[in-house]
Amino acid sequence: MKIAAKQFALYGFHDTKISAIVEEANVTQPTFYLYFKSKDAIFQELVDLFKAKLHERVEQSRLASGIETAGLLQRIANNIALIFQLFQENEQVARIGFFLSEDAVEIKERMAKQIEANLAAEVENGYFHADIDLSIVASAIVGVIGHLTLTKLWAGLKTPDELAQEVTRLFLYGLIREH
Amino acid sequence: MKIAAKQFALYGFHDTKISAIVEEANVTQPTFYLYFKSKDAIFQELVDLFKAKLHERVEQSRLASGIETAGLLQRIANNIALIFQLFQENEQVARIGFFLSEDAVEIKERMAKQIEANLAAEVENGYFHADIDLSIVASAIVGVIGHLTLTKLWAGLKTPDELAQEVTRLFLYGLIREH
Amino acid sequence: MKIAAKQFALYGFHDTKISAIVEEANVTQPTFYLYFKSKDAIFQELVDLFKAKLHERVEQSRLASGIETAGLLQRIANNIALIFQLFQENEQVARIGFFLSEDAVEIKERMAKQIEANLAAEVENGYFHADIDLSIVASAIVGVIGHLTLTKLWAGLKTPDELAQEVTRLFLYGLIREH
Amino acid sequence: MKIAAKQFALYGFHDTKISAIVEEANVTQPTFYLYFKSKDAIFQELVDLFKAKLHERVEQSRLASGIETAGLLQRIANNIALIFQLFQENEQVARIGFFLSEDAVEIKERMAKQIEANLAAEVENGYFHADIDLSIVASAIVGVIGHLTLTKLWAGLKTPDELAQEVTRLFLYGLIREH
DNA sequence: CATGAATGAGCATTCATTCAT
DNA sequence: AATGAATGAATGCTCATTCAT
Repeated sequence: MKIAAKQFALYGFHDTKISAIVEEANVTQPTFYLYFKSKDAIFQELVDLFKAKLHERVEQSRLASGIETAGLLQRIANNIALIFQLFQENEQVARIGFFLSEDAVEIKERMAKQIEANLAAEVENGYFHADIDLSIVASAIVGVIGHLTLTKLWAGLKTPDELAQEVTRLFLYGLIREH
Repeated sequence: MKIAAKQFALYGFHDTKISAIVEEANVTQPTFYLYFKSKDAIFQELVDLFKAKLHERVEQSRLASGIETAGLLQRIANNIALIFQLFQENEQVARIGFFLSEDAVEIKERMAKQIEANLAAEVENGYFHADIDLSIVASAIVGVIGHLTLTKLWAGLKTPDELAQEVTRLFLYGLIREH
Repeated sequence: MKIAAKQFALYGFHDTKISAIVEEANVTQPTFYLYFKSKDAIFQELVDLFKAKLHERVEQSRLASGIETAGLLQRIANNIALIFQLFQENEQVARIGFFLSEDAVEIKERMAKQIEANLAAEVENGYFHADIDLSIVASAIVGVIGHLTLTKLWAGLKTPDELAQEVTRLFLYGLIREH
Repeated sequence: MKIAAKQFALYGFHDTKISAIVEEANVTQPTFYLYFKSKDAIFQELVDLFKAKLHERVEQSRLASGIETAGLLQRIANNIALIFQLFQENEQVARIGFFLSEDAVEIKERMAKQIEANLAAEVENGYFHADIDLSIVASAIVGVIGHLTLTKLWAGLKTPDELAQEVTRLFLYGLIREH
């Protein structure tokens, strides 16, 4: 699965060949089919693996919100950092689940829903504006995390913490100078 | 090309067959090769088409910034709306260029660069914080536009103007209540 | 036809494309079919052209034998030179008829027959051995002329006269030193 | 490979179809590609096979010259017979390598070179004329062997020994009656 | 548990040739 | 006399998948 993940992440689904996977794994093609029902099946298995990891991680970050460990910004930044860390530690499988797979949309939607619930809690707490469409905000956050992962995190330009800090500041206070 | 765009957008590159394109176009396969060098070539042609349209549109929205037509928010929102409109009017080709193609990363990077230049101008004008990483903000905006296009615009849940309004508000003022 | 001959000689039958011929001729494909029934037809026309030229030339050289212009060797050498000259002056069409076409075998056989008749006359005259298989000698001469044309004449290494001289000497007197 | 050789020899490269080869071999097309990289590859393999066989055989006949087993004519005739035998025993592959392939010219040139070396030895020994262009003689011999193979040997009109005998006599003593 | 050997099904591409104008 | 536009008919090749061992 590690080898398959690597190849899928590198070449995409169609351009990854079973023959190449088994070659790198030093087994034969029938052996592959001993462990996986089909090419689609192993791909799906990788997608599900990431899906589960992501869900758990986002949930974990969601719950952490309750605990008032630090200031609002730091608290949220910590939660977002957790997510960037997941992407960093699972680059290949994340690429597959979050960008390559056909389930990506659904996975992102689920992630958005979790984030939206979190935002709702903050609104409840009175920290956030009440007149903002949280569904859009959540979707925006997902989009931002995804794209920054691709362009900054995996490019080695930023660390998860840096990204989390910047994103949080941006989403909390916006670009406008205090006036 | 319209038919090809439709099929590529619907099924992706590999699962789009020349035979299906020509069938829908009511011509034979050799006729296809009369007008396009290869399957890759027509795909690339579509990608380049979108790439050009996007570049022009973002440039256009960038230059519009100079003219002080309305308040800051409205001015920026108008510019962003232009981009969402492009995505709405060219859904198929946008899907190909922005999400399916291998050039997508590069296309997004170029878009980010244009946006970053715009942001830099606002910083210059004194409207925006000076201590923020504009490269990250630009990348974030690209990510947000892309993902909202996918989940809200193309899903028919929001109009370009609504999305532009919300995104602009979010990026300018953030989530935090006035404090 | 000149252009076609050039291309056939250069690339062979299959690798010569009608599209390439008409392109070089600055006409369109239908125009080609206005003058030639098919690809095979124009090829055959070229083959027949060479076939006729060759037959006439060999015949001419055959008849020249009767006239006692010079010594035996010189007389024969002159005749053979005539043939090499034909090959030199009609390289492309010769390549097609003598080496590329499916009629080549037949063309060579006819040439051999003509030569054999000539040899028979010399035997009659008492110049040549009577106990030699003329059919083999004739076939050998055809083989030699063909191969020397390819390797020496068309390579620019020898002139028709030089080749004719050498071939004649070889066939008349052989390799053995006078003893 | 035997089946492929047969078909290539019969129909030529272009008119031989992989589908026909595999059909006669009672396997499917993918099976073909299990053993051969491409149509070109198997053809080249056959060419190389013949090339090697021919080179070895001619070399063998070349070295046999050293041993003074019989009279000059018989010795040389034996060597040439070896070559005709090779052509007889490997008709298909010989047709491919010696007449059909694009390497044919090169193969014949190499053969000529070997023969030329042999002739040079005979000149050294004082058996042959010293004032003859051996390169032309060698090329002539190659041409003769090739063409007689085609017209007499493969036509079933002559045996290798007969051909060798006649060719040798012709090349050694020529056509002229003792004078 | 593993594999050598094979295949079904498909797909992009090419090229000689023709029809309507 | 000429052509723009098209096509029928192939053909080489690939790849996920399986059977017998």
